[in-house]
Amino acid sequence: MPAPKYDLIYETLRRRIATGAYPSQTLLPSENTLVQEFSCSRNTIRRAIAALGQQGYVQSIHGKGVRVLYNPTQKAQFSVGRIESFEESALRNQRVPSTDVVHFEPLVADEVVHKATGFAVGTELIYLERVRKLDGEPLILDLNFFNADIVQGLTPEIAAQSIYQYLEQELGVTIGSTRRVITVERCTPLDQKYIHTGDYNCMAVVTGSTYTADGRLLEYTQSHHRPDQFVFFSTAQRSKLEP
Amino acid sequence: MPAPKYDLIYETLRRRIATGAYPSQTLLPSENTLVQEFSCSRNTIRRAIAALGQQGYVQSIHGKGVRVLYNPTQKAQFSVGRIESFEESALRNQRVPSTDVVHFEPLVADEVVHKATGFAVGTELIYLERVRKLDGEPLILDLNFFNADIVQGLTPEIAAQSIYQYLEQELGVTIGSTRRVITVERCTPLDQKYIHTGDYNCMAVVTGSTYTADGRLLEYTQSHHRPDQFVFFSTAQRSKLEP
DNA sequence: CATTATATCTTGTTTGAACAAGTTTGTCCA
DNA sequence: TGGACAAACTTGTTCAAACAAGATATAATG
Repeated sequence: MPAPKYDLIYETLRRRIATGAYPSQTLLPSENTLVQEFSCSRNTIRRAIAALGQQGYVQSIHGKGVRVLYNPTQKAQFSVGRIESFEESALRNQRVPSTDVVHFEPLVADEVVHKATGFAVGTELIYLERVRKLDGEPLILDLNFFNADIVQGLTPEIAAQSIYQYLEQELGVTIGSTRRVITVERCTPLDQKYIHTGDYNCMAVVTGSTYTADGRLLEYTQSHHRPDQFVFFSTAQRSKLEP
Repeated sequence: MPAPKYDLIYETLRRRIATGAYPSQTLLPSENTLVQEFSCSRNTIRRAIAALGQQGYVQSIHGKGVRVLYNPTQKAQFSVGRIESFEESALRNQRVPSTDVVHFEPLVADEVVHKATGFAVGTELIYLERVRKLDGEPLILDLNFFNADIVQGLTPEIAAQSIYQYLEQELGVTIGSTRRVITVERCTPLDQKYIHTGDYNCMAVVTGSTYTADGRLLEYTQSHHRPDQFVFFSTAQRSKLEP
């Protein structure tokens, strides 16, 4: 199962932008030029460029060209529109990640859990509380509800490592999409117990539902981030129609 | 300039999902079925479905179908991956918006402004401070830097209405993409002066750079949201490649 | 010289086709 | 009955082509 051609082209162009080979504010080579370089159809090039646009790297200008918008100085901590595990983003920022599993409990979804998480009543779940640390400093408190049918054989030891890696490499589960909601909420006693909140009295809360590639609800998670370490990136395109 | 066909199909399908005609967790009609209904090519259908996927409405499952993920109960306040003005989102939530312009000042970008906003040194700007209210209650403090070359004839009166409407309908400027960064920051004296922060000591800050469709930097904005009223939605797809 | 037309770039939309690959279903055989 | 296999679905990828529409440089025209 080789990677699709448009993904390779996307990566190649992205790297050229990130390294400055295509400087900011300049125009990319025209689509037809890229068609010749990569020996592919124009559709494939356009798909790669569209992906770059969604990540905020470029912006297409009708009749003119594709302008590079990326500014190499601003390095992302949590990247846009892409699902990235705590470990992956930590490594990308060259910091040492570690995780403490402070709670591990199998439970069955009742009506209350159903309303909060979306899991059907009766679904077997594993409830986790994990403290995420960078360079030994506790920054994130994760409250996870995992679908026990999918995450079989999960132990506290695995939860202290990367559950995503366990899912993808050991169980062969492929992850599809995540819907995330970002809010700011008052510190809970649990936050104060595990995170050094300092003089902040609130936390950045990312609530997410993750689905497998075959469309089953895999995970419902609340991530409580210490405010001074939280950054979230997003790009958007203007559409003409009203929603 | 009629709307593209894929946009119409997107809107039609989106409405069916939002109204429950296509219930959550069910599968959409197959692509070939939709091709017949809308009398178009499969590529056009796929483009509409891809857009629905990016907005979190559906998820495609290889070999099986396209599953509806949307849950009508959770009504979005700030929608995903789409640029929406304060007025637009207020109307969508059936609340009465108003704006106080508390500061209006032309200035020229110096080195400090350049580093903060990305505007080239020497660019003529208009700096605004605006308090956004819903039903009379101040919720958001906006700090705007507008490119004066593009936003010509801007007055405090227009700034109290919708600047985007003025741009698009009066000046004929089309808006392209926005890059947003979400952080949580301590309340500033300005926040406390204009927003009733209550017992929160921080604000949700959305920092954004907006570009015109022809690629010029139009606006740099910091929006300070009162935490209890702030919600941000985002969807993401998992990719196999490392960034 | 200035202005207008024209040709030629660019990206945007849409079509049709072919093949790959995952899922389900039914059929046939042991 | 059970399992293997094949057929008939589904979505995923890629190609080639044509035309629309915005931007720009060139040539023709006043």
